[in-house]
Amino acid sequence: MGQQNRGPKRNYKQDFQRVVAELENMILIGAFQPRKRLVEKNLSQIFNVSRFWIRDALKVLETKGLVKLIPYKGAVVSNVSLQELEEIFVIRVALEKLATRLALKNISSSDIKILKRISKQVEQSFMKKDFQNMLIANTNFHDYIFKRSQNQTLQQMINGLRSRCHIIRHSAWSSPGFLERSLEEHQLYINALKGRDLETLEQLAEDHITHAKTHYLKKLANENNSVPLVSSEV
Amino acid sequence: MGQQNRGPKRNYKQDFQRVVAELENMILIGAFQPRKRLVEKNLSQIFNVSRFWIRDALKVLETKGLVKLIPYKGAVVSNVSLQELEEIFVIRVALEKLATRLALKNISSSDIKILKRISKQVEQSFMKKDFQNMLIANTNFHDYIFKRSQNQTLQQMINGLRSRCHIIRHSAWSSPGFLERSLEEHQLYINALKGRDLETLEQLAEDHITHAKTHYLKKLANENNSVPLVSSEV
DNA sequence: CTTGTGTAAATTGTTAACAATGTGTGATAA
DNA sequence: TTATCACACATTGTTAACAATTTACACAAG
Repeated sequence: MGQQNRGPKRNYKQDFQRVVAELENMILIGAFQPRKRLVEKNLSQIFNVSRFWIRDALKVLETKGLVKLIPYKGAVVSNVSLQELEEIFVIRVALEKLATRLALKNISSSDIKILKRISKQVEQSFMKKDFQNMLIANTNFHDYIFKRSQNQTLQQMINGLRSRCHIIRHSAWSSPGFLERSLEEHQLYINALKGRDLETLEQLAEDHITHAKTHYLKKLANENNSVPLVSSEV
Repeated sequence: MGQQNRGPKRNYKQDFQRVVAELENMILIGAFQPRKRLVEKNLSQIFNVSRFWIRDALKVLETKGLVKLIPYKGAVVSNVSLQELEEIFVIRVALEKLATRLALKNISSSDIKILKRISKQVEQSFMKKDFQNMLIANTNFHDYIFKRSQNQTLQQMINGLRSRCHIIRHSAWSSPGFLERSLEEHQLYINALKGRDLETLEQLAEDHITHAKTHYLKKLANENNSVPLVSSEV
């Protein structure tokens, strides 16, 4: 149907999504501090695309809740309030429990093998002190379980909420004992999956999140003593 | 600080949000059929704003999952697939159960009075056959409970998922016996809240959604016999 | 030294023109 | 008649110029 390859037909959409993803990633890894202004001109130079695309990307990230757009002032990385953080954690517990429960129905012994392999990667990265890769592998571990829920919408929502808690990740991961605990957790997950022990799995999902929260709050309390941490007004 | 009222300072943001909300509402009430193209020029005339704003509004609705943007073809109202619908319903059950559970902690006797009043409005609208207002009042009833969860993020997510199921609402509401059942449901809710009966409340939340789903699927099956209902390709 | 004020620069918001692509229509030929 | 192709038109995507607003800074007054 006249749909033949008769031109370049640039893949705008794909390029654009790449920009959004990269920008999102930069925010997630903390390249931009919360409350720091994101100047469109700078971003367009960094990503080598027009301001037009940057503006659109920022709009997307705004509806995702990662940045806040203030008229004539620009975009700032959203500084999730304590209140909001608490709210998100409660929801994450519910959704990750759900995902785990659904996954349990679909998980096979070959899946468990894969999880063991990923878990081993986490361990090796830890021993090599390669924390960058450890974080990636750790994320993969949990993602793999959620993927087995066979509910793509659920996965996306979990990822969305996780993104919104970006400020936590660094705090938690730099907290003493946190990494060691992750390793243990994976073993418990694998054992519970083997034994098809739903109750333990749900408890693990809850503990996993609660633990991250606790570490973050502890960290925050410390910082709070030195820096007043102004709430994000305007 | 130099922030005094020294000019018109148009409220762009507010105007824009209004456009998004109105467009979203038009999709929700079914003014645009799924798979129908939304032509930017037409929309800009309808809303009396520039194409620029329409494009932005469509982008927002895309990330909300209400429309699908296809390069050089434009926006179409997203036709949620059966698969996606099932996925959303599973999540809604979990989230609405959670909201109900949280609400139970905060609900006072004065809240129950308000709920009774809303319930009466639903009943009166039903008797007057004013189904437009009945839908509004019914939505208010459930929203009021969710609001008492004191978790704004949760509320927003529930609303977002509800929006994505827009095609259901008409089906379910025009289904015979559905309205009557809603009335009974409200009484059961009120009684369970009074008695602080968590188990019943969670069951009600689950039934509420499952019931809507069942009605929709039945309706869909009927239509499916006459119209093939092409899955939304591209 | 501090404080306020006005102006210039920087930044964001909007528009209109233009480029790229999709869609439909009618002529032409088998 | 039907299929095919070229062409015009409709629609979407992008850009660059311009308008609105904020921010920075110099400068004067107290």
